[in-house]
Amino acid sequence: MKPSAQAKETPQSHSDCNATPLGRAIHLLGDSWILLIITNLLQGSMRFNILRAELGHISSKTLTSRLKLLEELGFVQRRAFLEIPPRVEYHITEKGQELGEVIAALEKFGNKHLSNPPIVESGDCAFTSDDIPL
Amino acid sequence: MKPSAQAKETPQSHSDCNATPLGRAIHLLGDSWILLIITNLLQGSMRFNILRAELGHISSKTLTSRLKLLEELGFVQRRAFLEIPPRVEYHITEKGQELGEVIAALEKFGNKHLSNPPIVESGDCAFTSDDIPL
DNA sequence: CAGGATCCGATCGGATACTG
DNA sequence: CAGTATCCGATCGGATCCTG
Repeated sequence: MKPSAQAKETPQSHSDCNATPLGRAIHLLGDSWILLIITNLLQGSMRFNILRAELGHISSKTLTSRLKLLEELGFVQRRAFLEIPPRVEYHITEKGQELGEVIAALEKFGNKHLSNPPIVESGDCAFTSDDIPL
Repeated sequence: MKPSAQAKETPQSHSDCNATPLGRAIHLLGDSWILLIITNLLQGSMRFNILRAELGHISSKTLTSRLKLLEELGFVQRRAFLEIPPRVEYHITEKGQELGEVIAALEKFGNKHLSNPPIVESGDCAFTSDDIPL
């Protein structure tokens, strides 16, 4: 049959909505913004615009969506103060802090193998010779 | 046509000034395919099409570009056997194996916080928050 | 100030066809 | 079998405008 029907909720999940926890983790962390946001929040709660500034140039749209996702997942908590002007602080939760371990692993790895020039354009260890394994 | 001035297909989205190793790591790992490929290769070398099958439905184009990047970074080694039909095996390098630690952290995290039934809701693969905020 | 709604361009990524 | 080139649609994300 031809699934021409528009899948309303069948998104861009190229790598099938992995049924495994690792798969989901990979999918979640497979987003630079998520990691960046967590990294920043790990250093302390901050307001929307501050966080936005920290992240460089991220549109409010993007930041909002990521924050919303993280909030739904319970990794970040949103605290809105009903006052004027509005104040909203985002802070990491216990669960979220555990992402710190992943970040740490990432950092460790980065320091070890990605400290030098990220310039990797052509021919590195590329040998297309007849090299026989074992 | 003159495809000599072809743009690099380095998975780069936003131009976050990746001056830091962590930034670069985040950027690198901020790609689901990269993580997925490494995860698979960590379990043993495999041939192009096998790997492709393992990954589900990834186009040769995409797989090739990721593999190329990983090779340039020295995380994966490509071994081509000059024979017919062609045989190419990809296997992880020492450096690449260290990504295993990141994967492990990810897996640990996933098992701890993302192992429950997924509920389809927001856009992509859905995640469940076993701990719903407020 | 926080963030929702739109418009729209840049990019990604899959399908297909072709080569060695 | 491995990989490349091209076409093109789906998605992302930034810019902008607007509201509470």
